[in-house]
Amino acid sequence: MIAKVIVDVPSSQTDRTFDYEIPAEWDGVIQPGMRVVVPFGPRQIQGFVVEVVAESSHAKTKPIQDVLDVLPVLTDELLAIGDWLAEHTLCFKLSAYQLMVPAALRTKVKKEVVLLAKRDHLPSALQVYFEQNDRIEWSELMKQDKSKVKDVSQAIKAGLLEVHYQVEEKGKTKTERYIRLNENQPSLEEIPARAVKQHELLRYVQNVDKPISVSVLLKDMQTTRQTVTTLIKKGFLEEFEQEVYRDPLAGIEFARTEPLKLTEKQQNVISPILDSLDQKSHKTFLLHGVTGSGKTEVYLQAIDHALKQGREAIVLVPEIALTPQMVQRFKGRFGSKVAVLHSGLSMGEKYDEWRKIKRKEVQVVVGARSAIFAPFTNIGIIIIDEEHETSYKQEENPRYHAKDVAIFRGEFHQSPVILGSATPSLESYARAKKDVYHLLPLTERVHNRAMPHVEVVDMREELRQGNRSMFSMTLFEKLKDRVEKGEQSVLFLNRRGYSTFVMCRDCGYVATCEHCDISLTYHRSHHALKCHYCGHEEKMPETCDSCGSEHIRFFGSGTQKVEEELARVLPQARVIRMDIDTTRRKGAHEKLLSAFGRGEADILLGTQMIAKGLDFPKITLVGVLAADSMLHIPDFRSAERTFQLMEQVSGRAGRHDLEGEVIIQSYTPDHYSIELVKTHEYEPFFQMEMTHRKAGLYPPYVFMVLINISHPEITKVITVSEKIVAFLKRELSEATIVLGPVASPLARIKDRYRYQCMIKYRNEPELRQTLREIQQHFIREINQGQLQVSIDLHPYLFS
DNA sequence: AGCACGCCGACT
DNA sequence: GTCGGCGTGCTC
Repeated sequence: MIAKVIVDVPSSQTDRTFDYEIPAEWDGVIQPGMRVVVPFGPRQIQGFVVEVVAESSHAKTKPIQDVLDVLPVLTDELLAIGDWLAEHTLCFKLSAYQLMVPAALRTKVKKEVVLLAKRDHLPSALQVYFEQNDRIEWSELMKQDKSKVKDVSQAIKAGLLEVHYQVEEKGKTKTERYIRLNENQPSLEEIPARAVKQHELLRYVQNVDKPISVSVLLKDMQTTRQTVTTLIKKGFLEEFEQEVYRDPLAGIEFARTEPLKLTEKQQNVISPILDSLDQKSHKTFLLHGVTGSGKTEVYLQAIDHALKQGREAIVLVPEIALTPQMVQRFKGRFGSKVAVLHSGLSMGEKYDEWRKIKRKEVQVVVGARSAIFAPFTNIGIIIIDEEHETSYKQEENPRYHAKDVAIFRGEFHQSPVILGSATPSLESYARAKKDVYHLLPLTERVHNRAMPHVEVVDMREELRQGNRSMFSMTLFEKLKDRVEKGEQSVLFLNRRGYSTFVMCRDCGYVATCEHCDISLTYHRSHHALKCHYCGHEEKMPETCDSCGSEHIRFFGSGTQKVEEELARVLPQARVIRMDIDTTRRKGAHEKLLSAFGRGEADILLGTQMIAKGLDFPKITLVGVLAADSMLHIPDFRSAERTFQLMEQVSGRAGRHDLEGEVIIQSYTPDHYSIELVKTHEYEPFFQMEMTHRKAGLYPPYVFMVLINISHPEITKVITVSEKIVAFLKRELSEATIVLGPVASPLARIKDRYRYQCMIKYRNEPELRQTLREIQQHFIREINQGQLQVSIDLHPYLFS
């Protein structure tokens, strides 16, 4: 038998299957989706079996060297998704498969030089390396001095040395030492009466009557390793190794919750979903529910229905919203049936969660984008919460969108896919209007709670009145009022496109990164300037680099600056600040939020990360410091993002008995994306935005492709870009628009110049083929180093 | 991605 | 004459 294998070499030349002979002893064992070790040229590498066939069209086939899995890591469904992704995002098949396998299973190949003859037969220069051992790692041998290559290759030819390749997995399963009672218990007289600890410990183990981890046992019994060892020696206990899961949520108790009685509106929304589940038919639903309308309870009950059918559920949440509060709702309802996957887990923890899914020990996965590849085999329902979030699109290769994968899997398993949002993406809402998706409106908050009252403050007017502070009079008064009443407030500062840069007040010079065309950000903690793109750091200048003036200051508002200002104007307020700096440490995020939940602060001040999912009863005021900071980013979705964010942030207020109020500060209060937040009505915003999209020919009226070209030499970038544009204009149909080439909004990153061009099309059957040809055409220049051409179908970021 | 093969310049 | 620089092409 022959196995068709995708080898672990990410390059376009190897982006196809290679045929290998299946040795007789593995006949019937090797299946598609398994990882194998195969000889490839002079070395050995890992590969994925994608097909098993009777014979090869290839003349000589080498045998498979080793099998790495007992069961396939990729199901047939996942293999199919991989192929589909490779085609639709123009990535290598290998890269697509690697998305679906936990990083711990990825292998590295260790290259070793093994001594075959006696050491003294070697040239004296090499003998020193084999004093302790008869083998040495290649990289170790080549350290510092590459001139040894010749000596080594001669020794190999002479049969003194040999090169070995060792395929090793990166991650390991974790084991712990466990104790259990020995089958034949010796007489208790073996333990002297005065050995109290030994008697206690033995009695304890007898009572528990199942294996106990040694470390837990020692802690519980307040004793030392010595006691256990003695009991083992005397034959009362035996010790063994057992595989354990690294549980990131170990020790956290989740209070069980029972299904709530659904309101009539919730009932209307859930019944088509349950119908779809009962009929085992695929449908994509767009659940448009305002903030606080009880979407999560609908999710929970729909999942419960699927579980009762013996099927599984995947829930996607934006990374930033994957807070303990969110996890708690799922753990509370489904307990140990839930696995959680997010980027905060270590490689080992991710691997363990993945194995729980694979072994069917859990039926629900809650996770960020990549959780869509959970290796379930009987999916009943897929939920994407906050479906408009851009984090569902991966911004590096493979540039896939989790929504597309979800719908693929929904069709495969004939199960419903639910896209939930208070502010759907224009694309999704437009599809719902055209009945491609089924719209499920949930327009009222539970218990008929009012939507928060929104007031937009014109900051230009404030300035005219002589208020130069970052708080308008209104916001300041209301904050003060809440602090006095003992109610809580949330202050939201949008850092996107509004960072703290350093400028000279005399000449206007702005400190920029020497490798990237972007201004440096001031970091108070180090009193240093940092580039957010390449990490370059330099110390804060004392004088202006350009004119020597001492009047060089940082501008813009960081959360730190807001915090200082708050301390000055409202010294009685207790403030918790949440941003990247204060939440970097593991668990810091939860700590700060639970402190706020216990009422240990009056004001929660933060960036994007506090916009979503927060649900605290005492929040009655939400303040947005600069609503329009995002509006001026050169991106056709900036108005949509502004509206979504404002609506999202507003939703944090008045979710319980106390009414909520929102103050939005803006320099462009009349812009529809800000103005329409006042009424919390999505539909008018949608209509307005659609007219803009239509006029500018943007999605959802067209599809887009963004091609980014970068190279250290600007002339090279320009010639390549122009060639690409000319080729596209020639190949693509008349109706298609090819824009550019132009310099990217970030014209230089890490010393590489960047140009881009854009394609807008409605119907272009040969599109992917044409784009492949571009990749193929520049392959040589890409391979030998400097040129990069990235192609993004349906882009979400334009930098 | 590696690695071998192969074709030109500067050296014992 | 050879050693070794790296451009080109292949890996079942």
